[in-house]
Amino acid sequence: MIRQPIRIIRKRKTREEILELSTPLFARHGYDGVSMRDIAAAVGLTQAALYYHFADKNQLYLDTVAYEFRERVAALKDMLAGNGTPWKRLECFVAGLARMMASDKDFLRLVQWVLLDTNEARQSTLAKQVFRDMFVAVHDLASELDPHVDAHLLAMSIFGLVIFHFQAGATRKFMPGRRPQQDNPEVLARHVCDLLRGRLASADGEAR
Amino acid sequence: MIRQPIRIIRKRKTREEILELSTPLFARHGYDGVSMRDIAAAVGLTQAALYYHFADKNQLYLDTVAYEFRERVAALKDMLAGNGTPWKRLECFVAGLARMMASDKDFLRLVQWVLLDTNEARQSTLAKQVFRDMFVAVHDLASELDPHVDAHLLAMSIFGLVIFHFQAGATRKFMPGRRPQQDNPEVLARHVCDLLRGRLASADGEAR
DNA sequence: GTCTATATAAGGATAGAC
DNA sequence: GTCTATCCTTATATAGAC
Repeated sequence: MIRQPIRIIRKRKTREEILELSTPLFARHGYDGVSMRDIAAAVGLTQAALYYHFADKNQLYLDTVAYEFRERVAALKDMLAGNGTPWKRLECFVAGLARMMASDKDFLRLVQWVLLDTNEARQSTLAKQVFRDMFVAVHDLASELDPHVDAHLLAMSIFGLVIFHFQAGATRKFMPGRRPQQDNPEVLARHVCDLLRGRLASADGEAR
Repeated sequence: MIRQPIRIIRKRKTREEILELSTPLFARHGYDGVSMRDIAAAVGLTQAALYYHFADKNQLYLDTVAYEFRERVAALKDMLAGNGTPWKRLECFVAGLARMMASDKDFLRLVQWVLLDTNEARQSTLAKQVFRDMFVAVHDLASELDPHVDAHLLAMSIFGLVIFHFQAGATRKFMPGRRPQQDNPEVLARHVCDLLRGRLASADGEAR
């Protein structure tokens, strides 16, 4: 039991260090925008050493994304697990997702890279391995919220309302009506939940 | 008047042909994923010829995006211009945006590339030149729809509800509850408008 | 496990002929 | 306006020493 050789621990350590240090690079510049040299320099190794740990660049990228998603997806699923009313759980999830997207820019950007990826193998691998579980949970919540609405569309809308806001973060700077507090995830979460609960235009005279 | 030399017409033609043929390449693979050689091959020129028309790759990309956005943004602004009630104009815009995103994948993807771009010069240029006008129009509509809601957030939400749906198009294939008709822009537009008008969960017993 | 060295291809960009 | 030819840099990946 204590015989576990140190070598293996070391190996794991280097491997994970590579994954962690390549995350911000891939998040910022995408697959084509990052070279093995860039990663080697960030880790403090030579390029050749990377090939000891990963078969090729594609595998390194795939493992980086999966590694980065694993714990975050688990955290998001936890937020959905509670046993309050569906609306309470929705509020909890929306707030959590907003907090995560606000604080973890790398994760947000990796999500976007995955959505844009045209490499079918990479995309289907990541979609099934990383998005599916989370989507299922929100999908189920959506059908609890309103059994008469298309749960698939509603789940997508919930993600879209939160994620797109942060996706557009950099360009929002140039748009009118921008106020600093809109970057506060609590403010966005309240806006999204109000919108989903139909509080929009409730003071409005139009036929609804 | 007839003296306009043919040479100039030709020049414009080639230039625009380059822009049009590089659009699907940049849309699919992004700035770093496309080489000048790729573009030259698509147009049927040699690489060197491209440098007669554009100073460098960056300029070619910038011009491609601007060219591609110009007419589409104009079309979207037209959709907002009518003089019906705010809700009617919203419906018209949402349907139009959904149709455009469904039919013009290149445009959809270029939007995503611009949002992801970390080159500040490129991003601020495109944000101001291309997104701002359109956002202003939706922002104004949003404050008409509900003067009590943060119009900036609401405008962003309207874009997010439509755009994110199509952004996630490729990964949605692997998600539960997926039905072909969800790809129909009319179906999505109705879903989004219903959601914005607060028809969600109207049959629900929860406190609202 | 990591290094040096290198093979081999692909990238952006320019010079000068036509 | 477009070509050929070429320069120089950067890229992925491997071989073999340590």
